[in-house]
Amino acid sequence: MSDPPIPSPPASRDALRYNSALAQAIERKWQDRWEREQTFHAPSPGERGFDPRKSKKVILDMFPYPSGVGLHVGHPLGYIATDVYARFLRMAGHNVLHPMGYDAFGLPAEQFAVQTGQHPRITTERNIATMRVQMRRLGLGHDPSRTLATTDVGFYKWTQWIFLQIFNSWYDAQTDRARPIQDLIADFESGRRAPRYGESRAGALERDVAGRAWKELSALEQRMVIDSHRLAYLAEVPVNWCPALGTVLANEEVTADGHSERGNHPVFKRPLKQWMMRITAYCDRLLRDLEPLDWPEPIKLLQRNWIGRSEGAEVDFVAEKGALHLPSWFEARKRAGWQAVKPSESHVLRVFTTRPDTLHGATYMVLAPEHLLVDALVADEWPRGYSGSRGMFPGQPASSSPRDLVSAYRRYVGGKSDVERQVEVKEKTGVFIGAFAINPVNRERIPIFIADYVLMGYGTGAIMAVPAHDERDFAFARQLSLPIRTVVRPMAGLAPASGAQLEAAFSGDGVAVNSSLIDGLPTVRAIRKITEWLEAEGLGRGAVNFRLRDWLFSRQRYWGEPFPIVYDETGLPIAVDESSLPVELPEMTDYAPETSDDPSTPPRPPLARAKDWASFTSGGKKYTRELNTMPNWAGSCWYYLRYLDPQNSTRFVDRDVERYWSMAPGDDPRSPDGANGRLGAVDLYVGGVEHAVLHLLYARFWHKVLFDLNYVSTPEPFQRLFNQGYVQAAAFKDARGVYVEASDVEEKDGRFLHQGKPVTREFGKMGKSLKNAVSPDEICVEYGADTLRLYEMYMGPLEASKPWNTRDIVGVFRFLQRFWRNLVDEESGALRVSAVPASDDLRRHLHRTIQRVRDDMASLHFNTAIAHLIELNNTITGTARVPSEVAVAMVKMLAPLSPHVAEELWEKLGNKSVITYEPFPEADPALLLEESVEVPVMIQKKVRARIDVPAGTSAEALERAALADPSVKEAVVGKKILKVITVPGRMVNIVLE
RNA sequence: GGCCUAGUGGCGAAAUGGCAGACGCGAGGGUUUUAAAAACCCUUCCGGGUUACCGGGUGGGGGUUCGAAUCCCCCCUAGGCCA
Repeated sequence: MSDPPIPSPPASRDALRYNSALAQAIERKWQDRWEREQTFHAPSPGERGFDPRKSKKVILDMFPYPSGVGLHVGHPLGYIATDVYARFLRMAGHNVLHPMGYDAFGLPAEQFAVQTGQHPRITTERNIATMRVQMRRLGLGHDPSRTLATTDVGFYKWTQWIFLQIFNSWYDAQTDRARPIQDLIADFESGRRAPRYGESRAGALERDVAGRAWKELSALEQRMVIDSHRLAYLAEVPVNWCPALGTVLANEEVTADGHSERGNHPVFKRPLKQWMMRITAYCDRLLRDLEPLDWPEPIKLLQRNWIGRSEGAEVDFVAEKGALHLPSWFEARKRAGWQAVKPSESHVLRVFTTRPDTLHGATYMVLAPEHLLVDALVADEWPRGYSGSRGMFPGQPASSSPRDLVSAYRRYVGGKSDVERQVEVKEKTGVFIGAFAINPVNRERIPIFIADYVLMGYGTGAIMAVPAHDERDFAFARQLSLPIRTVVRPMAGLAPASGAQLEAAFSGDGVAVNSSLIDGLPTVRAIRKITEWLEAEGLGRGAVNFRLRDWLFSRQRYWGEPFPIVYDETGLPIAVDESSLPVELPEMTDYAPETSDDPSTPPRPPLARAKDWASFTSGGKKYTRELNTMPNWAGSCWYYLRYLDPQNSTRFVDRDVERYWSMAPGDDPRSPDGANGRLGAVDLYVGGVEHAVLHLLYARFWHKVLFDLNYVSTPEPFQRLFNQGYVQAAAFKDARGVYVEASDVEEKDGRFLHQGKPVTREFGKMGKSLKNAVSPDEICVEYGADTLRLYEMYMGPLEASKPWNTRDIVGVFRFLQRFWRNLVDEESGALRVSAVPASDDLRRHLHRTIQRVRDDMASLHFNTAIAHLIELNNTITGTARVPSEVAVAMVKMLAPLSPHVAEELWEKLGNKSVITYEPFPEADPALLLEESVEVPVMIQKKVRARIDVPAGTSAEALERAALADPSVKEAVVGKKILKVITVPGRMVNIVLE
């Protein structure tokens, strides 16, 4: 590659002026040289150039999805910030890993392929190439040998390999970690562990395995027991099924009114057999390990809320059914004790409650309409003697049997999404199913309802309703005139109102009343006592519930990682042998999933049509492949590990290489005190707050599994997380309320005009939808990449969202011009730097600046670092000759921010090697101390004088000096001084009467 | 409805318990030039005053403190997350 020609000098005296053309020429020159010399390659241990004395830093961005429309100036904000920081750390002597990759599987590429008939791999690769060019143009110092895309076969081979490790693991609650499934099988075989099903099993079984020895189980039963313990498992779960798109959708892809975000098609809740990841096994550890991480507190809070730990109790309610003899049932329970596994009895309803102390106030029960036991419990006819409400919902049939009413209600609810069901509506709906349950604490007979305000996805899908102490239960009870019984009196309150007079539910803590054995106890103690009682009776136990559900891990799409799973004639999953990885996506010409208007159509993923691929024969047996693909979170769960060792064809990452880049020397997270408080491998991870929950939770989960299985050294992936703000921009709407192209809007006398017509202005996130995107390429053409980088860092604090204002860019451009002009003669190109020493004042200013810039860079405060550089640059402006000690330090300080122009000036200063690895300037502490300081003297909150005192003046001396000042004397004359507060070096405050 | 984050000149912002507005944009004035551009210099929170200086001022109200943009409580507004 050859250097681009520098434009021939115009016949003006500004021949070598730092203008757009010169900036671009300089930028091309250095980008080529960095590429040629592999300047940013960070060597791993064992590689040539590896220096064991340097400490490692891993500085990453959340990798982008390579979209077809290219970048706008909002995208690179975080990339520039990590690049500046990485460059600073290199100069500060660290071995810095700073790569970039592409999260390239996903729906947009697939839909584009469906529309154009072009293979998604082609468009994906084209988009990646475009983004690479854009990023190179910004001077981002990524290590090109460490790039990757999740769609690379050499990458997704290892995504599949990790899936197999998860599939071949189970969670051992005793040791609180994942272990190889072989260990569990060995335990079963040796009899150390009695065989039982895990909490998830795919289908209904004829016989339970409880009480039978491992050897007595059929081979099929053994496989099903094992499968039910795996961390990746198949389960029949209610999912968002969109027949028109032919795929299931994640909750966040469904709108509030139950339609698909894409295309606005109806979405139905439907049980389907899907791959699940047992992330819930890690709830406690995901919570605990969050604490020591260096993450923004609001993000930690979001994750905590998402995991949603709550303490309370699980309680079993028994339903009246047929000839069941209740006293014997309670008797049997008391003997047998609590059954940890969900009871298989179809007349036992398990609920979770955070307030077991209110059990005596439970006057009815509510099940989710889709609760599995509803069909078994619903009565054939209305019970005699029941005069209460049968329910209420729009379109309710006038008279019908309980069974008909239940189906009518289910039809009514079926069209609503979860979000809709929980939105506060005035009218609650639900129906009585004609059956009763027994309240275990007082043996009272209470009616069972189904209602849409109870969701299957939370807790057990059934609740005990305590209308006096829960707002939603209260609203429902009022609606249907159900009994309300107060069982908690507010601590400070009067006697509780009786049911009918109660105006609102009281959900706070208080003192138990009307509750026999816990009467008079404050809430916390009441909960403890009733829980002990439940345990003694075998009816309940203290329990922890999490809001987090297991992770739905399959999608009916083409453009994703195929599962390394096949099925034999039993229909049970079998792992593909590791030696047969990768399982490659078959070539197809039609990528669209089969769609339909009928919600009962079974999902048929596109891979089903790749007939030659989907089934095969091996060893005389027929096998079929898993036809679903992984969701696009899969690759992003571990890509940061692949950067460490991207070419490795025998392991997902080499053990020693992983250890070097993950841990500071001396760390050992596996020993209790060896981690130095550090749990995470990546030193800085920068990305948008929109990934605060899902991506970061899923990646933490995978990393912990890999840690448990001893494949990685740290229990957490990301030690420090930083969320950059959004770049906003003005957007304009015309009279119809339609957005118009922001670049075509003119401002005139404070009004905004588009093609002569007035438009209204608003501010929003930059992007295509608001028609306010600005391309980085435009800015590079007009000012150069160094100016763009500087502007983006100068706009404001990195974490803040701030409006883009093209007009302001000229400010930092002028700074670079002045910087250049201070060092280079614009007519001759000769240096204006001389060997003369700097004046004392200038030298002090320089060292003060060095100190501030260093501190600001280390804390990611690039905006103020730039301000300090501008200030210093302004003070040397106009000097005939710049002392070289100042010039050299300034160029080095500029290098992380505007690296091309810094490299060029560095070369002009006579250096042959790049500035990239030059040591960052260090301030001389002796020069940071001022000889004298000006201290304000405040009297009655007003600054009345300023006194000059030597640096380091003591509090006493400062007070004497202040009181001796003429204007202070004048101000205090005739008044009594109550108090004098002195802060040495900062201020004096005199308080008068 | 709950939680989180923010609110400072005409604009982007600085100051995170100690002199409010560093630095940049914009605006006004000047030097230079035949002229323009560019460059350089000065002014620029608001009100009063020629200056010195005086008074007010960080969304609103209250509080803690010798001292609050900064910490606490209530309210308003905007954005985000969850319901």
